Amino acid sequence: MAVINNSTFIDNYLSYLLSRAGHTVYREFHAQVHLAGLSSLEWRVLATLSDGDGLTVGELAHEVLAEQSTLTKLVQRMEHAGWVQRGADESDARRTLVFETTQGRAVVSPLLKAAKKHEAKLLNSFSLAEIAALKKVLRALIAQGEEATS
Amino acid sequence: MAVINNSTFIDNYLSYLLSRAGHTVYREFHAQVHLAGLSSLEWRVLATLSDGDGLTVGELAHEVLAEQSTLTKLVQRMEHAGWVQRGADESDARRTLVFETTQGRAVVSPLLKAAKKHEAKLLNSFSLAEIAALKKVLRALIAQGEEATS
DNA sequence: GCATAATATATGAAAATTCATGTAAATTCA
DNA sequence: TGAATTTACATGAATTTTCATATATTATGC
Repeated sequence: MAVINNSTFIDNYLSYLLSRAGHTVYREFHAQVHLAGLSSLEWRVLATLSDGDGLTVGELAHEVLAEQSTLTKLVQRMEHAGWVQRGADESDARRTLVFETTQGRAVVSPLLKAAKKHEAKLLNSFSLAEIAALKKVLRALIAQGEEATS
Repeated sequence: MAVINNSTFIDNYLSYLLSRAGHTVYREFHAQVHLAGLSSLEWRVLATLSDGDGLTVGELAHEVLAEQSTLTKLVQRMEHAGWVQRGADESDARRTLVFETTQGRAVVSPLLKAAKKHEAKLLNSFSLAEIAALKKVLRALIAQGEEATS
């Protein structure tokens, strides 16, 4: 079984460590997402919209770390499934706004609860200070990266 | 422009923060990978093999955070491209071992240097202690997750 | 106000990924 | 040992994603 080995490049490379940590942590939760009938990206979309919908397709793509054309098509499929609804933006006819339907909320709601539970379990071997420090650094890295790419 | 907003669920959810940080950090580097003619997954494969090759398809899939069948096909394409070579495992005929070719090393070598440089730049606003603490927590999360999934 | 540029999404074709399953080899254990 | 199980990889069909580009709308500069 190949495991983390910090004497080598890749396992010490921040970009990889972050992705791997995200992936590993998510993998434990994925089974629940899958059981709910959602793909990983669909889960992210619905979780994001639960925090406030009416995002444009482009904003949503950015939030869920996907390409615009991927989202255009995913949103269309999700609209057929009844989880989201698309609407026009009165002030800019180029935009398509995405809203979560009642049905979408119903699907994602138990997952949001489960996600909170999963995170709590995951972090219970860390101190509050460690968790706060971790999240702070992650946010700083994200902010720095967003700035660099804009 | 939608930005991190820590009053909501998703932007405070560790799994998402990790993935987003990984994604954001990588995005800055992606242009260089693309210029070298590699996809993101190909870059990960070659970077991983540079740290020691002769991994099985399954081990490699695990290391690069991809599915086995994705790797089977990717390795075949990369073999055609001349970047890797597949070989048999004498002690277990089910396995396919993957090796990096000289050509593969030549392609990835400048990227490895660039990645180190990118990481240094990325981290230069953080203290050594912060960086060490971050990597330590990431490794702990990964180890914990690997254990849970095994 | 009009031409030009920029922005936002959609779309078609090509490529990559996934899912389910097939095949073959190794392991288990009765 | 040998039947049953598990493991490792490969494969075909279906799905999803990506790339390049089209279309429509808005913003900008003259």
